[in-house]
Amino acid sequence: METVGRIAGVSQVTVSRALNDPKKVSAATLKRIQDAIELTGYVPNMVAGALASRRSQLIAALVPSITNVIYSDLMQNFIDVIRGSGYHVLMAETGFSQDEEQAVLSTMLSRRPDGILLTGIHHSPGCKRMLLGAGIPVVEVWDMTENPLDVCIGFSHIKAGEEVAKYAVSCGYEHALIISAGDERALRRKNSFAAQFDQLTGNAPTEVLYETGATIERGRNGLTTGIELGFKNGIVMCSSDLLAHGVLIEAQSRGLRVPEDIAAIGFGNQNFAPFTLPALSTVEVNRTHLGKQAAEALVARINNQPLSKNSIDIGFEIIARAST
Amino acid sequence: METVGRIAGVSQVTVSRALNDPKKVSAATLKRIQDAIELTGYVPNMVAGALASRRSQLIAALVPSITNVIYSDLMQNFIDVIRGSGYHVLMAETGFSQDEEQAVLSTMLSRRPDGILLTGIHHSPGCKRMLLGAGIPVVEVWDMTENPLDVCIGFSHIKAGEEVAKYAVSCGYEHALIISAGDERALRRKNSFAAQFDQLTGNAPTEVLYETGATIERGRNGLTTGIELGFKNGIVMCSSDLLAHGVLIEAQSRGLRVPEDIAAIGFGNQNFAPFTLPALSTVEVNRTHLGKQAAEALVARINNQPLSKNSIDIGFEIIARAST
DNA sequence: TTGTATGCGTTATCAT
DNA sequence: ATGATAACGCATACAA
Repeated sequence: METVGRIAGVSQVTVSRALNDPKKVSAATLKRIQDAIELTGYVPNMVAGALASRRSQLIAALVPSITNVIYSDLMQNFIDVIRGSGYHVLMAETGFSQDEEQAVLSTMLSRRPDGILLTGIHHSPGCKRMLLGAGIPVVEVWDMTENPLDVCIGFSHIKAGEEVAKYAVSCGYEHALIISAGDERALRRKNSFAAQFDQLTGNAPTEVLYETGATIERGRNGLTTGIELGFKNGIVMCSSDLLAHGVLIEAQSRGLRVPEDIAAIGFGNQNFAPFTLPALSTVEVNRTHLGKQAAEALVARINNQPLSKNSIDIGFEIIARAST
Repeated sequence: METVGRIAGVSQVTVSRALNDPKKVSAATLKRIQDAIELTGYVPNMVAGALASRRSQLIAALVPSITNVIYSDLMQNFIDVIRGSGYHVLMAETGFSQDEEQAVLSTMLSRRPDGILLTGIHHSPGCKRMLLGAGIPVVEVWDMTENPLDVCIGFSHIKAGEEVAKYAVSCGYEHALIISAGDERALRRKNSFAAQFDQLTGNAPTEVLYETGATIERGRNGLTTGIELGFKNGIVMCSSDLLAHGVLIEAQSRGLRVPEDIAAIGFGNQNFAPFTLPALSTVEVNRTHLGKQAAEALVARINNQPLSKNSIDIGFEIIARAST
């Protein structure tokens, strides 16, 4: 800035102004400064800027997995909006582990982010303490609580499980097989589905659980295991569309008719869901909307603008297609 | 640090040493400093550290799409290794556009990253100029050139297309349908496949192109369009496993036998490929290896360690499964 | 509209 | 082994 200023015949401060608040600089000097910037190839140093202004223009975003479309889709929309407000995103993976989340958060806070996006509402005590100490806005997404750390935007996994159970029963299914990934939120959906389905039909669902993530492979294996465990017909409730897709494939491989012999319902409404054979019934959560709204809420909080509510339930929708 | 030092009975400088180079501090004072840090809840400020040391411990990573598993998988492994070396990753999406890449790079350079990961080898002149000006290590991945900006790790898309064509012909297919996404690398594979297939069989492939990304939906529609264009039997060469999966589904929907009536081969060897019906033939690129190696190369370059070669071809492998 | 002085929280250099 | 001092490149308060 010093150099640019010298060439433009102004002080370093005026260059700073020209960059951050051009209205405060006369048109003539602004032009000279821009020419000087062009000439020198000056690149602003946000590190120094952040130190001086105490605003890093950085958002830390912690997601369980970046390869899972559910979350990367959410992040894509989040980043899109947040970039528009001049922020960069420091993204990290927590692998569904609170310890990992705490470890990652700890190093991220050294970057002095202006705001934080967390996935889920369950965090370690150490996490909460650090967040409190940092004193910056926090948005928790993809779950719902009345007592967020700061702001929460998402939906109730318990309700989702229940509604799927009610839907399944309304379709006339009297038996159910659950194939679920092992993360805490998937298990909460599973449990509320099982409880509700049992209550309505008197039949407790058969369960096949996988410790780690959902894949088509596990959907196929899950159906196989379920059948070995005695599941004959009814609905297969999957914690993810990928598992459900695997179920459809395995059913076809076994010559089972869908939905006559077995039905399947997934979760997530991934973009392939309408195009499987048969088309996959699922639960839709508007990830585009969620990502954008989370970004807007975070920016609002950073700017001390008031939010109407600290907990925003964006809900979900059961999409009935041919697989049920 | 000032506060921590006062409590520990040392100067601010000694606290800095205790954190960055503990060996230089006596065991006794180190202990007192650690206690003081614990007591105060001190969190280091990497913004200030970066300004003073001129090392941001930040890596900028530009990928075409974060929702595409091909790239997010690559990034996952990259980040994993790079984190182990004490770096944070600033990731951004470029959407397969050189203009977008330049715009993103321009704002990223303000963060003074210590290194940069780029996807692909084709960049705008402005991009190259900025990179040159920044004077930091650059690793280009997912493609191959003898003249990288700095370091290049990947494979040849032209070779990949050619090898797929040779493989297809070796299987006995005499006609081909190409379904491809519109990004530059996919088109390069498509073109070399088409040229090679034509040369070997005398039959130019039918082509269906989509401007944007690959989805199962487009795979289904692509086969439909291809059939309308006159494709009857032979092999369907897809620029992505997702497209190929869509082809399998559409074939099944039409009662076409795979691979007897039509065969299909994808690209990427995504984790579902072995579990489709029939299992999908595809081209595998070891993304885990690529991500890790890119991270290691970048760290080595940052530390001025020599690399044996500036262009590393990790190759690819045609995985023959039941769909061909 | 522009400039001067000061400080942001570290690391690096040099001295002790 | 430890400390004093000077950058690092910018933004802010205040003055002109």
